[in-house]
Amino acid sequence: MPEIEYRFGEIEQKWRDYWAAVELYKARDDDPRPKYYCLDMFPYPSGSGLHVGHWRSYVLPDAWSRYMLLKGYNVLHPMGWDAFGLPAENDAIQKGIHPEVNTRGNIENFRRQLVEMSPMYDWSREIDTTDPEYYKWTQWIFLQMFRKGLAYQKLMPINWCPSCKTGLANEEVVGGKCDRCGAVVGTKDLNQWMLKITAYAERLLHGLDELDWPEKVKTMQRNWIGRSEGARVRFTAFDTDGREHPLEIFTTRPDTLFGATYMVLAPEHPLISKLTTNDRSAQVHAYIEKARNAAEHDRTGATEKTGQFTGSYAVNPMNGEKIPIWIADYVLMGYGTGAIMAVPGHDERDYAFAKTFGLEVREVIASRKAKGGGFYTGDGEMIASGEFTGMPSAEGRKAIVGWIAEKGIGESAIQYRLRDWVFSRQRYWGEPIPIVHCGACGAVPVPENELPVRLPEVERFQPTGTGESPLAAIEDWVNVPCPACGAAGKRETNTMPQWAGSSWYFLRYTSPHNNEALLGPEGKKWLPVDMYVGGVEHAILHLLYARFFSLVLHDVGVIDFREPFKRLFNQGMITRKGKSGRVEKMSKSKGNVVNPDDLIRSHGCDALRLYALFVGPPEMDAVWNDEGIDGTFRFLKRAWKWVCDSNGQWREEPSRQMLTHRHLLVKKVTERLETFRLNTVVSAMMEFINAVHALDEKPDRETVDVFLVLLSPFAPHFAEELWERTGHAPSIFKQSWPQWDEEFTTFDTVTIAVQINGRMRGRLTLDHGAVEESVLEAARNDHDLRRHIENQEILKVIYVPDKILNLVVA
RNA sequence: GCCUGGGUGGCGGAACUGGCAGACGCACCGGACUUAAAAUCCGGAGUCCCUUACCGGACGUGCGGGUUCGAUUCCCGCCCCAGGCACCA
Repeated sequence: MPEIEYRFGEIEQKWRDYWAAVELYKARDDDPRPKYYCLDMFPYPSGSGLHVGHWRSYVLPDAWSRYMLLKGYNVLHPMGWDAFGLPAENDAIQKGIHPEVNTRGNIENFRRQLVEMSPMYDWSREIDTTDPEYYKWTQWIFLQMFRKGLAYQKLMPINWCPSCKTGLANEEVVGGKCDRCGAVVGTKDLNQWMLKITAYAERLLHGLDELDWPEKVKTMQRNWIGRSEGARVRFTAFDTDGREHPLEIFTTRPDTLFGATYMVLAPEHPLISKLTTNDRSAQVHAYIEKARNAAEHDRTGATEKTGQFTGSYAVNPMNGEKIPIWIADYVLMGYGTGAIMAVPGHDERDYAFAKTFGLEVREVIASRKAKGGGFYTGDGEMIASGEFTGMPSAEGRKAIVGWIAEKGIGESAIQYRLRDWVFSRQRYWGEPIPIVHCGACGAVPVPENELPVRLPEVERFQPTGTGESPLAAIEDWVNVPCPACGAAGKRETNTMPQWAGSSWYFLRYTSPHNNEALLGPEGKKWLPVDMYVGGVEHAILHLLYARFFSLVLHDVGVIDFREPFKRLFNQGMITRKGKSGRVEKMSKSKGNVVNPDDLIRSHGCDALRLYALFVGPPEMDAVWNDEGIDGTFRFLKRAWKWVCDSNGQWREEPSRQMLTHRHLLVKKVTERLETFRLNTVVSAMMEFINAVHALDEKPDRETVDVFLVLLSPFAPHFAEELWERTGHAPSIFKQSWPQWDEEFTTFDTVTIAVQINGRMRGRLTLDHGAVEESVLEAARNDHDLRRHIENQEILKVIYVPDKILNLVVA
């Protein structure tokens, strides 16, 4: 009597051990098959462990990797830990444990939970961004940037989170609040390390064109980079002593230069002190002080316009007119030149400002709207514009740029919204920046052969709150001789942001144990990444930073490609209906997490894997249903019984119907996999089992083999176990993905829908391939259809073979 | 305001290129098996109307139009929801 009960617990443990023992998932550098690199966004190992939302994120790329393996690729599917950074440190402080110890424990727990999912990770390539052997190379990359002038220091007001007690990148400030903790972000003047990502703006923008990424993500990156074409134009400002100063502005609308009726400087603009007249001085200084204290986000988004007149004037180079110079916080020092020409007739913000302060509004582009007030931002015929009057504005833009270039008062210019990247953090748990400050030599790089600069062992790692890193207090670590001159120097005590380690980790998986190079010759064959799977929350920051690092590493000769991720897939989040009925994200803080450990015990890993895919379209958010896993579990039990009941009693030749079901299954599963419709792949499997169950005949051996191979990427233990029980040697993952024959994908009979005047009136079951005449004949003879056709004149017949017959009658 | 997505039964969702709307699954209802329950198996089900019942009919993919023999799918005009950006000159 063969064992026919589906004992998922034993089976899953058995095969997990077996696969590990035979190193099934080891990606070998010398494997002759074509390579395929499928990458998961590696997790930050938090203390709360995995929930079923993580399962969805990792099962999808795992099923895809197994599919590529069966298609004959040499698959690299690695995993590691993004373990530096603020959350890890805050978590450790809260628990009163050293971040290193805490992080190690979290990683252990995460790895244990991930193994229960049975992903085909090659654990021999596991990496950890906090491992000195890893961050040695993060520091090395920083030194390359320093040498190229891409890493530089700047005293600047930075976004300062009073709760995390550190500076933040613009990207980490969301709606004026800290992306991590939600505290309102202020500003602080600190000497910061910056990365000159703006130097790569154009390449980061153009590189997007060739990528097989979701349009949404590409659009978000394009908007973030924010390229604007226009011109820089130098007006002449007169200071309080009557001296001339060039006052440069950037505009995207040089065609409206004749409409400039005043100018506005950002409150931080360096020329303000020279331009402010005595009688205006008190108001201007008060205004600057107010603007200083407000963080940039308070200034953006406000619609009410504020400002002050400096008392000085500038000359518009187009027409020689004298126009007043104002200061206002709606002009940002960080964009363009920090000064604008204001054209209230053709710009919404300038119009609002002009209305508030009673400044002149002048129309220089013809429009219906502007008559009697208002502004018009569209194109049109230029009016009151000197020699350019009568030109269409698009043409006028070019003509005026040509004219100012000839006169030497301006030129065409391209402006980006992207800012340089604030790269230092005043915290302990990050990569030390490998620089020594020397009184004589300045900032001196630590020699490469002295890397890594290790984090010192410390008792106190809490932030100081003074703007200084906790590392500054570790005297014997800080005080070192200058690598250049040998004089007394001090180490840089700021650390790198969490993004540093994650900006290049995908490279290190390909040569994780190479001590000589970041990327060894053995690793190059794997790159670039063929498929990158992760959440859309990384659409801008992580993906932009990783692309930037790749371009830099390309330029210093480490890699020979520019774009690291050829294809990107963003999977949706798992949500849950809350008590109020509202759908909310599944998270520890919301207290709505579903723990996979319980479900593995009650239904098994395979049933959970299947449900994680079946729950909804992969790219969309999906609502978790606690009972949903019962469906995929029942399916597995039915499939189990179908195979075990027939095991050893195979039918010699499959029936035509069985054959059709088999070929249709291969076709459906393959096509839906290729387009990432994983939820419908599972449906197809279920439909197949329902159909063969209804057939009531023993299957042939090949049909069962094909079914098991198709199922194996999704329910690997289940498929492997039945593969063995039906007399094959493991592993099923050494098999090839099955093919289908289009000829066998249609059944002998088809159901044809019949419409009369576009309304569904009945169905006919006929032989596949019936011609129009015989279908019409059958319709005339059909009991239910006859009465709709009798005594009617058939005006038109539309017949789509094997699908539909539509009769137009009168 | 701008840029993306999305809106289909009680619920999650399916529908290739304009061709039977609601596959598959959850929950639900009925039946079989059982002392009983669980498990399993068989069957039912968009809404409404007519009918004792059978048969039948109307409506139906956010709303309003249009194209077409035929529209969840294409076109025009709106509404709502989610995400991103937002004084960027």
